[in-house]
Amino acid sequence: MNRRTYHRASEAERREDLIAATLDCIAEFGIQGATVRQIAMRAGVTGGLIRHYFAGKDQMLHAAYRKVMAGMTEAAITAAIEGETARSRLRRFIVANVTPPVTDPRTLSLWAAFISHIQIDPSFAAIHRENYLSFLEALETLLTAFFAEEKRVVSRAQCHTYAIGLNALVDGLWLEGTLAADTFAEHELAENALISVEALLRLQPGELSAEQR
Amino acid sequence: MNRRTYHRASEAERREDLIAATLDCIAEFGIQGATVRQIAMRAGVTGGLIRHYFAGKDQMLHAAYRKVMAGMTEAAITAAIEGETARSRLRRFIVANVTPPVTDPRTLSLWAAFISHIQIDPSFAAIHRENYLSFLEALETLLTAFFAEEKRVVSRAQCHTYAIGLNALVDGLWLEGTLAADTFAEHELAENALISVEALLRLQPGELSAEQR
DNA sequence: GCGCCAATTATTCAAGCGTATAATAAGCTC
DNA sequence: GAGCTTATTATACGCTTGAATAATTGGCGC
Repeated sequence: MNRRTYHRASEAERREDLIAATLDCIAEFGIQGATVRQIAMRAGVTGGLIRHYFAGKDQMLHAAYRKVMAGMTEAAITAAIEGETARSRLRRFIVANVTPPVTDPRTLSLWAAFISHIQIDPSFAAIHRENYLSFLEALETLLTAFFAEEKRVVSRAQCHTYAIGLNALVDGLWLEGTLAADTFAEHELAENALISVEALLRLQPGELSAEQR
Repeated sequence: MNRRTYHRASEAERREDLIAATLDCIAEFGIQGATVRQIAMRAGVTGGLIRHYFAGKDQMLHAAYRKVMAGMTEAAITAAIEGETARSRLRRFIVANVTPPVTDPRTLSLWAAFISHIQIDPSFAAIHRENYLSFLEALETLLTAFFAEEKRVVSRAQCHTYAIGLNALVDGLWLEGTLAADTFAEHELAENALISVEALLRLQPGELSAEQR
C-alpha cells in the first residue's frame, strides 16, 4: 500500500489553508460539523496535521474567529479611505457595512457561531472585545472628522453617544439585511442606512443619502 | 441492583422540562455541548426519554429555538400593552427590548447559536422568518397608532421603512448592549435607544425620552 | 545527489455521540 | 387492589470524535 504523496507548504500558507477550511466547514455544517477530520479533508490534508499547526482544535477556532472579524472591518475601512472628503468617507463606511461582501449569509453564520461562544469561552470574549472597540473607534474618528468638516461643534461625549447609536444601527441593518437578503434590493438597504444615519445625526434629509461620489 | 424510582409527569411539563434543560446546556456548553446525555442529566431523566417525546435531537432543538424567540417577543409585547397611550406603548416596547430580561447574556448566546444554523437547516430558517415578520408587524402597528395619535400623516410605505430602521436599531442596541453589558448602565442604554428612535422618526428631542409614565 | 530535518501521513485509542430495543415500574380504571 | 397501559429506565450498538504516536516522505543545505 502506497502512502499519499503530498506537498510541503510554508507554515504561513498552510495555516491559512487550515483556517479557510475551518470556516468553510462551520459555514456549511455548523460548528458541530466542523470536526478535525472534516476540516482536514476540506484542506486536502490528514487530521494529524492540524495538531502540528495548532495546539488543539480550540486554538484553531480562535484563529478562525480573528480571521472572520478582521475580514469584516477591513472591507469597511478599505472602502472608507477611498473617499475624498470626511463626509464621503463616513458615507462609504456606512454603505460598505450593509453591502456585499460584508452582508453575506456565510459571514453571518460564522459570526453568529462565534458570538454564541463568547459567554462560554473567555478567549472568544477577548477577541470580540478587541474588535468591537476598534470598530467603535473607527466610527468615532470618522464622525469627529465629519463634524469638523461641517464646522459643526459636537462635544466628545456627544460624539461617543452618536457612535454607539450608529454602530447599533449599522449592526442591526447588517444583521437583518443579511438574514432577509431576499427581502431587500441591494441599494435599498444602503439607502435606508444612509437615511437613518442622517436622522440619527439630525442632518438635513439628503445630506448623506443624495447621489455623490 | 435496583432500578431508579421516578415520577410520571404530564406530557406538557415533561416537554417543558426537556426544552428548558436543552437551553441550559446550550447556554452553558455551547451547541456542541448540548448532547442528549448532558440534557437528560440536567433534566433529571435518562437519555432514552428524549426520544419518547421528540422524534430526534433536531426536533428538540427546533422546539427550543421557538421557545427562546417566543420568550423575547412576549416580554416586549407584554410591557407595551401596559401603556395607556400609543406613545407610551411605543416607548415601553422600545425600552423593554433593551432592558433585562430581554438583554441577557444567556439569551444572546442561545439566540446566536440558533442564528448560526439558519443558513444550514431550513427548519431554523422558517422559525426565524416567522418571528422576524411578527416582530416587524408588532412594531409597525405600534408606529401606525402612534402617528395617528399624533395626528401626523405618514404613508403606509413610509411607516414600513421606519419600522425596518427602528427594528434594526433596536436589534443592534440589544445586541451590543448585551454583549458589552458591563460598559453600559442599565438606563443609559434605554435612554440612548429612545433618543435614537426620536431622531429616526424626526421627532422633537424629548418627545419620547423625557420622563413620563 | 546525499543526508538530514521536520512536515505530513497512517494508525491507534479511549471517550462520547445519537439511536434502538427490551425490561420495568408508575399510576389510572374498574 | 388487580390489571392494563405507557412513561421511564437500563443497556447495548455502531459510529464519530479529538488526540497521541509511529512511520514515512519531501525538499533544502551542502
